[in-house]
Amino acid sequence: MDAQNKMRNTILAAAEKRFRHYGFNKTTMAEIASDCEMSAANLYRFFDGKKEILSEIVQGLFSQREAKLNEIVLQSHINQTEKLRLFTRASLDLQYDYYSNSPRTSESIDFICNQRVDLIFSHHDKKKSLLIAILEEGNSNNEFNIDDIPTRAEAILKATVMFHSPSFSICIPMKNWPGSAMELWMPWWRV
Amino acid sequence: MDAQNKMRNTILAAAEKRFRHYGFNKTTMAEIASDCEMSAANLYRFFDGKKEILSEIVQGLFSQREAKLNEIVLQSHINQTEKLRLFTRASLDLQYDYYSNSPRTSESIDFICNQRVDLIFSHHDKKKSLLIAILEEGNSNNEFNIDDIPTRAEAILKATVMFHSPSFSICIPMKNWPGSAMELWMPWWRV
DNA sequence: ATAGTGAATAATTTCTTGATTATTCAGGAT
DNA sequence: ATCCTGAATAATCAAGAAATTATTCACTAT
Repeated sequence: MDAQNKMRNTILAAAEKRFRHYGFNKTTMAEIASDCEMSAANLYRFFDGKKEILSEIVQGLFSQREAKLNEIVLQSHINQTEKLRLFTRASLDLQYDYYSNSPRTSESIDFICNQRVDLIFSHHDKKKSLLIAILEEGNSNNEFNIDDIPTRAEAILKATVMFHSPSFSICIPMKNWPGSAMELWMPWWRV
Repeated sequence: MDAQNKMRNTILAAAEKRFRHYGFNKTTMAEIASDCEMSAANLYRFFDGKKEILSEIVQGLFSQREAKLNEIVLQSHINQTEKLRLFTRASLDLQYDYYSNSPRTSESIDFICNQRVDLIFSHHDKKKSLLIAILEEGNSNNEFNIDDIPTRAEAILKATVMFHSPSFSICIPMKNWPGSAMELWMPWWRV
């Protein structure tokens, strides 16, 4: 890893610590810089700004989670039904663990939900494609017999999201959903 | 119905119309009063205030919905599986119909979620007890074989809430949930 | 007494302005 | 060149003033 990337990771780690502990708004660029023993201006040589830093932290977090979920999908000694159970359970646990160790994380969530909802959607898409893999494997096993696999995967995601936590990562203002029409959100509506 | 109640209903109808069309915050007591051809001060002879008016509107709405869901539960010519399907579908439809005819209803939702979350919870409880009735009937039929009926009813509610709409009636800030600990929200967590 | 009102008061929201923080940039050190 | 900083500028936040709205109250009419 080159020096540039090493420094980026140092900054991301310092910022994440502060964001989790003191909140996104209460953390200043000067503080992050000081933790890394540099000037605030220098941070801009590595990142476009504070929002960018948070976005990268979240992306890193999401890809970590995706990697762990992917490990479950790759296991070969268990059947798909069990895989589905492990998958949804791990999904909940990962959220729970992070959240319970991050007392002031809700400001960060607000920001992401309002400004970078695309990150949530791509995480969602990634999870959906992992679910599709499980369902397809199950279909080819005759363990499942599912007609429309993508719709089913979507439904599993949505049916479990309320269990992730009452207001966590669900509070995405309507205006930020792609195509705010109900019909887009629920393509099967009124059919 | 006595004159007092008649007037209360007139006021509720006028307020609901404005809340749905212009939003809770943009609606003034003076406007509601003017719609009813009375002074703002006179409204206080019928209601404790603007928040009370909204709360009563919502309570009325919820009990209307509960009555319609109850009708489904009371039907005797269909089996419990079908009843469960009709119940969840009706629950979604009722929400959808109201929401799609109420362009500025989100302020009202905000208020209820933040200040009168108890109304949401009692609606939730009512729906839960209707679901319990279906499940118990199904158990005694041998149509179902469910161990812990209340938990199952709760799970059905939570698993369908995300389908109600992306951010609708889900956005209840964590602090307003009774017992904010995750463990209370998900009693089965980490067991 | 009961139904109602205008005017007074209290609460809330909006607007301004000063202070804080994010971001940019010109320039110094290596 | 590349790395870094202090100082300048821009954006955002916070506190207080002004304006709007909710609520109360003393009073009139019936």
